[in-house]
Amino acid sequence: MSVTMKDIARRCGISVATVSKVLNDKDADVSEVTRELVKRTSKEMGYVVNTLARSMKTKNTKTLGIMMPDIKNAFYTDICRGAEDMAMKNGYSLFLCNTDDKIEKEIHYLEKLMEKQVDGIIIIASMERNTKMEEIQKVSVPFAVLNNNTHYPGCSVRVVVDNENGMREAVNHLASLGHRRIFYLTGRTVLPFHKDRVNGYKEGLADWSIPYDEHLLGSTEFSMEAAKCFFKLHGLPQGVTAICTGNDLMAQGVLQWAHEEGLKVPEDLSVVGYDDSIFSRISAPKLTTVHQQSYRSGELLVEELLKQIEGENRPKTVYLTSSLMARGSTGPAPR
Amino acid sequence: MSVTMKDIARRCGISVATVSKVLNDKDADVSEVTRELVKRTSKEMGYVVNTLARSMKTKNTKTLGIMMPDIKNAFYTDICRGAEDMAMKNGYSLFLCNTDDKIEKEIHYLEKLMEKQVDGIIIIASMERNTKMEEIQKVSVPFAVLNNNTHYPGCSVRVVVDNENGMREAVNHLASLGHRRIFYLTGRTVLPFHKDRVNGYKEGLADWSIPYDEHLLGSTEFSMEAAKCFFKLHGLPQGVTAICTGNDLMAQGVLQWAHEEGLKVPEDLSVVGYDDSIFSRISAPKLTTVHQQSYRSGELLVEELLKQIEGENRPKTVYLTSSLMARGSTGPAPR
DNA sequence: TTGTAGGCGTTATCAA
DNA sequence: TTGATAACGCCTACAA
Repeated sequence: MSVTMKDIARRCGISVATVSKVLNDKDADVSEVTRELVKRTSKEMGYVVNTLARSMKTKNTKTLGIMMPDIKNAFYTDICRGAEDMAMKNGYSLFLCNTDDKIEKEIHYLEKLMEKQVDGIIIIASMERNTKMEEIQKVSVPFAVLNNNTHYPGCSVRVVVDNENGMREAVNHLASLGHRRIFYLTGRTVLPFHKDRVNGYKEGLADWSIPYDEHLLGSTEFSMEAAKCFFKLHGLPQGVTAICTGNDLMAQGVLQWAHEEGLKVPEDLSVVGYDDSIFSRISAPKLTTVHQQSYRSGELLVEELLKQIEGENRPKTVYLTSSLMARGSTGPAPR
Repeated sequence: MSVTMKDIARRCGISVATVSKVLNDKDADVSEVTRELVKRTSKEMGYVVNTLARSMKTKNTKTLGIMMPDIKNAFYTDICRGAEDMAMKNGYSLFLCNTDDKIEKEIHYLEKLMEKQVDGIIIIASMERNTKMEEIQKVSVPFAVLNNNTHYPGCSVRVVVDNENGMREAVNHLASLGHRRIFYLTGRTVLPFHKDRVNGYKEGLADWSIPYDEHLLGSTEFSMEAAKCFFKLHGLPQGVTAICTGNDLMAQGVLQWAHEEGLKVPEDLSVVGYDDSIFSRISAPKLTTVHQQSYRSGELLVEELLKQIEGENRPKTVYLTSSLMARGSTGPAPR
């Protein structure tokens, strides 16, 4: 089997205690010669620490869990990468969990993570928690949540992306280009951030004294096909010169629809995406979109969670601004 | 602190051994009443097993590590999702590691994973291992490798994607449409699969008795901008009517370049991507591309790795076919 | 049917 | 400067 401290101790003719001290750099009181002996021997024998045993004593595992609906969604991929980088930078490892937006999977993973004695958990749930989520009570370690301010009682870190202002900026950008009839096609309206965005939309209009018209609001799925289909079915209301969408993929769908309709972007129609994901840089023209700092929010979730783990105990909420990335898909309103 | 078996035992007035038996369903010899008592009490007290302690005894952790260059690359994202699903289905958890193609990070994670006592490791390295990778010797658990048949001595599972045939099919498809001058723009040529694809390219040509012309081979980075830039700089060799690319992103770049040049796809130029990633479905027209079963390879890596962990000990290589997905970006050669 | 006891590999306290 | 020893929480012969 593998080499243990006991093996090293035996080989060196000393005690395990001393070996442990040296190998953990708590060797202030160990003589120079034993220290070197131990170090050399452990290297020779190919010693690898068994963190399970260590964790039994120290009560921490240097391990976090991250739960999200689906790593394949570019938005979550970014977050995940940010989280992993920050975790790794601090000597932590990450368990990856895809919940597919299913409450049962979420609960299952929560249990697994607790059993594995993770030091903390990052929860990214997109769907609105209508279930009371009592299971969260069982979570006895700090956990951080992105963008969800209703459910998850007891959470110690919230990272909140400013959806309201992001959307507002998008509308302001369009209005400043002369657009007055701005359509907003969103994805599922049950998502927690939906009302924030609608509020932002309204505020943006108000900033330019444009009256709000509920007929310029639409909703469908968060996909390219769905967005394309939406306008194929419903057409574009009279006078609309710009469309805001729920994410970049939907915007791509709108671009395709416009193309098929013979509408030129941005000359005839301006289109705005959301997320500033890689999908916004793939079309010609590239998408004007709202940057959400997804990578940064992953970093931040871990950063703040680690603070909690390492002693801080007042729950904390951190806000992240969104900002408009103006690119080729928006231009002056046609007259 | 948290509830342990000892707590349950004390509360029930019985021994830990009995509690353990019940909680692990090895309760053939436990009386009905104690069994129920234990189950009820453990539920009441909110008992959660401590897998660290369990693993100390059982010598397994039901945990795997997965290492890849970058989860943000859509190809790896798919693999990762496949791996996670299969792991979860079998009761295993997954540590996620992004190596950024850096040998130092790869080694670092390898060490970390060993310290965490994972039961197995999945290694997805895109870069050619020129370093001898001696550290792999230290890995004392089974590990599975994707698409790398030179380095990594001692690996117990290889999943090999048939790059040669994938590329061959792409060329055959184009040739059958009448194309005779087919350009192949690849990404970094140091990657292990590069020569397979070039071979496939040549075979495809040979299938149609088209002479091989080395001037129709080009290479740049695996990105959209790079591909676009390549043709901007070098133009298209005389008579070329079709372009194969190293991945879908590059194909998107070619599409954009063609658009700027006023070339219509597929009327004037046919374009083929690689990977069948989401990027192939985002443009109009959608990309003809080579499907690589990335999700499936993730599943397979885990599936086979688990077999090794659970006893099988003959190293194994599994092959995965690639197949052409004909979509809108290819059409009859212009005359 | 139930319980005792030893051990998994570390860490940490305290005595030598 | 070093070491003996007792945990940590669980599993499992084997004994009662």
